[in-house]
Amino acid sequence: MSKAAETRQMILQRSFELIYRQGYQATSIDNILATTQVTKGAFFYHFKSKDDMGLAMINEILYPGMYASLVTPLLKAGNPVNEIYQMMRTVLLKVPFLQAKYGCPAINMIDEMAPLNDDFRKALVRLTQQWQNAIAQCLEQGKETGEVRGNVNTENAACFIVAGYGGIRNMGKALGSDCYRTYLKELENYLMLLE
Amino acid sequence: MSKAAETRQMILQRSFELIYRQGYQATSIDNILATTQVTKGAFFYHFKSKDDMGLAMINEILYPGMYASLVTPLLKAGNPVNEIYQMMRTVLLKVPFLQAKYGCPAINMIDEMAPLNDDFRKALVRLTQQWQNAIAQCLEQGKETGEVRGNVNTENAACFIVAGYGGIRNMGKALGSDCYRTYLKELENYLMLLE
DNA sequence: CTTATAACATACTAATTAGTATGTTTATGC
DNA sequence: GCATAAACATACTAATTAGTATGTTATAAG
Repeated sequence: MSKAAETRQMILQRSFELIYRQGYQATSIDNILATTQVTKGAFFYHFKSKDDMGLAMINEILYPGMYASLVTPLLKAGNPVNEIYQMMRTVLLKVPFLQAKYGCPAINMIDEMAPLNDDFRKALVRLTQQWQNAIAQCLEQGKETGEVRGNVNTENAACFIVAGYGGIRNMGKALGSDCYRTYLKELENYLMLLE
Repeated sequence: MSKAAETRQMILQRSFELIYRQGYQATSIDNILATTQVTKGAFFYHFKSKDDMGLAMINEILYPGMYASLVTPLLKAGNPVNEIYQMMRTVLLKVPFLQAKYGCPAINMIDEMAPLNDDFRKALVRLTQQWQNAIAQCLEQGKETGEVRGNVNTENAACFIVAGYGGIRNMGKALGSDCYRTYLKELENYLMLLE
C-alpha cells in the first residue's frame, strides 16, 4: 500500500472510531485532523467533502467489518439456528471494540444518517440487506437438512432477528450490557421455534 | 394555563417535532426560535440551557406521549398477547405523526443522547422501563387467567419485545414501512410461543 | 537531473453555534 | 392605578463549523 493510500486508510479508520463514539455530525473534521495528525489540506486532497469521507467509511470500513463478524460466521456448516445464536452472542458479548454504551456502528449510522442523506441510506441498506440475506440463506439451508421447520418464512425470520439486534443495541446504550444477556435468553426461545 | 406556561409548552412541543425529524444536536436553538417565533430572551428565560430544555422535553412531552400510546392500551382487559400485538401494530402503522423515515422519537433520543448525557440517559431509562414493565405485567396477568404459559419469563419476554420494537424502528429508517409489516408477521409467531 | 504532478501544509473565510448582557414590555397583587 | 417582578426582546460575543485559496514538499517517470 502506497503512503498516500495508508494516509487515506488511516483517516477512514480513525474517523470510524470517533464517529462510533460521538456520532457522525458531532465528529468535526478538525476533530479528525487532531487525532490523525493529518492536515486539512491532506484531508481534502483525499476526500472532496465530509460526506464523501463518510460514504467511503461506510463502504470501506463498516461494510467489510460487518461482513467479517456477521456474515462469515454463518457460512459454517453447523446447525443454522445454533450458528445464528452464536453469531449474536459473539457480536454482543465477545467483541472488545464494541461497547454497550456506544452501541453498534452500523445501527448508529442508520439511526443518525439514513433520514438525512440518501447516499448514506443506500449504502447502509446494502450493508443491512447483506446480513439479513445471509441469515435467511442460513435458515433456508437448514430447511434442506431438516434442522429448520419447513413452514418457517425465512425472510420474515431474518427481518425479525436483525430487528432484535438493532433494538438491543439501542437498549444497551441506555441500560448497559446486562440487557444483552436477557435478550439472548429470550432469543434462544424464539430460535427454538424455528427448529 | 398562563400565557407564560403556554409559551413554555409551545417551545417544548415544537422542539420535539424538530428534534424528531432532525435529531437533538442538529436542531439549533436558532432553528427552534425561527419556527416558534419566540425570541432568544424568552427561550433562555424558560430554560437555562439547551440541555435543560431537552430534559424537559423528554419528561413533559416524550414521557406522557409514550405512556398514552404504549402503556394505556395494555391496561385493557383483553387477551394480553393480543393486546401487545395490537399495541405494536397501532404504533407502527396507525399513528400518522410517526413516519418510518424518522423512526421513533424516544428510540432516536436514546440512540443519539444516552451515551453523551447521563441526565438524558436516566430520563430515557425511566421511559423505557415504564413500557417494559407494563408489557411484563400484562403478560403476568395473562398467566393468572391462563392465557399465557406459566413457564414464560415475562421480564425476558418484555425485554425481547421492546428490543424488537426499537430495532424495527431503526430498520424502517433505512427501508421504509414495508419492513414493519414483515416484522409484525413474525412477531405474531413469536407471541404465539407465549400462549 | 529535471520536471511535472501527487501529496500534503498553512492561513484564511463566511456561516452557524450556545449563551450573555442589557434592555423593554406586560401582567398582577395591593 | 401603581409598583414590581415576571416575561419577553435585541444586540452582541467567542468558539466552532465545513470548506477554500494558495502555498510547499515529496515522488516518480523520462
